[in-house]
Amino acid sequence: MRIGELSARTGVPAATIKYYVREGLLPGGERISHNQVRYGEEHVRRLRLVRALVETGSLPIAKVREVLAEIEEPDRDLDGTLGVVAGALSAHWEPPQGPKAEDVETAHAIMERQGWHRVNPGIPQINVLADVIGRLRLLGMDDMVDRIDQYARAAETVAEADLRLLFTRDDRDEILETMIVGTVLGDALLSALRRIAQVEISGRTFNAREGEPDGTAKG
Amino acid sequence: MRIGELSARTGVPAATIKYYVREGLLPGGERISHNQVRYGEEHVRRLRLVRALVETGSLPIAKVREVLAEIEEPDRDLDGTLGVVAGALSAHWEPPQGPKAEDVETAHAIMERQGWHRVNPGIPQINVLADVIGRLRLLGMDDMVDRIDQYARAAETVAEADLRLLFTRDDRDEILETMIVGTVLGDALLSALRRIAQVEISGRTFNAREGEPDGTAKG
DNA sequence: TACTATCGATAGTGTTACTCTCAATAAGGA
DNA sequence: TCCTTATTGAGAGTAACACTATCGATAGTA
Repeated sequence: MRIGELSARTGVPAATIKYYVREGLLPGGERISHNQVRYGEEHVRRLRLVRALVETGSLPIAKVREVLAEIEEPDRDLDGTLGVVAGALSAHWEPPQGPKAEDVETAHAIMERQGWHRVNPGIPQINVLADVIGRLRLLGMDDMVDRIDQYARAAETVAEADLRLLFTRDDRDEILETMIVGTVLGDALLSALRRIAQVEISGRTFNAREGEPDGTAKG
Repeated sequence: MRIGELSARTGVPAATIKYYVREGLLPGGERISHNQVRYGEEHVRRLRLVRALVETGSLPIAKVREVLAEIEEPDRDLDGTLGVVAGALSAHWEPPQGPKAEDVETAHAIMERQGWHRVNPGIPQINVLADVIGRLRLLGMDDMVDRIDQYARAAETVAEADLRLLFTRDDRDEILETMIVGTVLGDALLSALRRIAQVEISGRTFNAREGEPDGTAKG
């Protein structure tokens, strides 16, 4: 198909498709002649993946490129790839200053209590964790810091589900795509579900009597 | 204190503080004379809150203003406020087109199976949920859609923890701040913890033998 | 032969979140 | 008192980002 059809099928403007090709998010099509290029189904699929990461996952273009590069990289094992993907996805913001040693220590203590002994204690996610801990403390919410273990347990059950899904795939590229999609769209999914569940539970608690549902948002 | 000290104590440049005041994220200080304004501890605290939302939560300035406006709004009950806060935080992204009816239906079915009967089925989070479902289907990952119930259960246990924390507060402003911080920083926390747990479990699974920990990210 | 579609490259646009500059004061030390 | 630094609000300027528009030269197609 030509660019017009690719655009029509994905809803992405042709100019944007050209931009993605230039930026290396989408492989160029097969060159037919001086000004003709042919695209295939794999371009449709890749384009949908890119749009999911950009629109729903809010990943900057540079991160998308970085993450997708892993798909083209054949000689890395899946465990290592998960590390790279997770790492790339953690820090779309650079910590202004590194977190305080005290907060990093708290983060390590949490991991210790969860029995998470296999992860390299230097991975960038630890800094995100320490950053959040530091900010909670600055805001005087030390009691929330004390409850992070509860969140960690929930995160572990989610991660187990993530990995189980991964094991249902056997093709390498499918595993990688599932990893990327599962991580990025999974975050969006979890935060939406958490907000809905908060409203539900809040409704149950504050309006404990029977009656029509509550939890009205914005009118 | 004057703006220089406020800047020094929070690490936020004075020009940025002025900008936040102009944008209504931070109340102006007490006017002392023509070109002197005095700030207090409440400004330090508010500034830290704003920075947590902007830097760690990646909220756009306009959303921060919207969410903070709820703190100044005295005549709304906590249940309603949670709805507003959750709603404001869901959609820092506008859906390009509305999600397909089929996907919204799937979202409702998930909520039905969770027993989430109290939430208004029209809240914006449903659209986020439906959007993710639609994209998963376009990517051929229907089996992931089938597993959303597992995520929903995890989200519910997290939301229960969120609400329990809220109940330890008695001052209204503290409750609201905890709600905002808990929701926004909680998202960052959960995604970091999920990534760490993924690496941990992946390490356990792929390198099942004993030895030094694995899950190296990027060297 | 018209007319539309396409090519890649480069320039331009709109948004966001700051950051700089200014002249008129005010504060604080020598 | 003098001198240096800090502060005020307002408006202009900036840097990054993600597109989007324009171009002349072709290619496909009624």
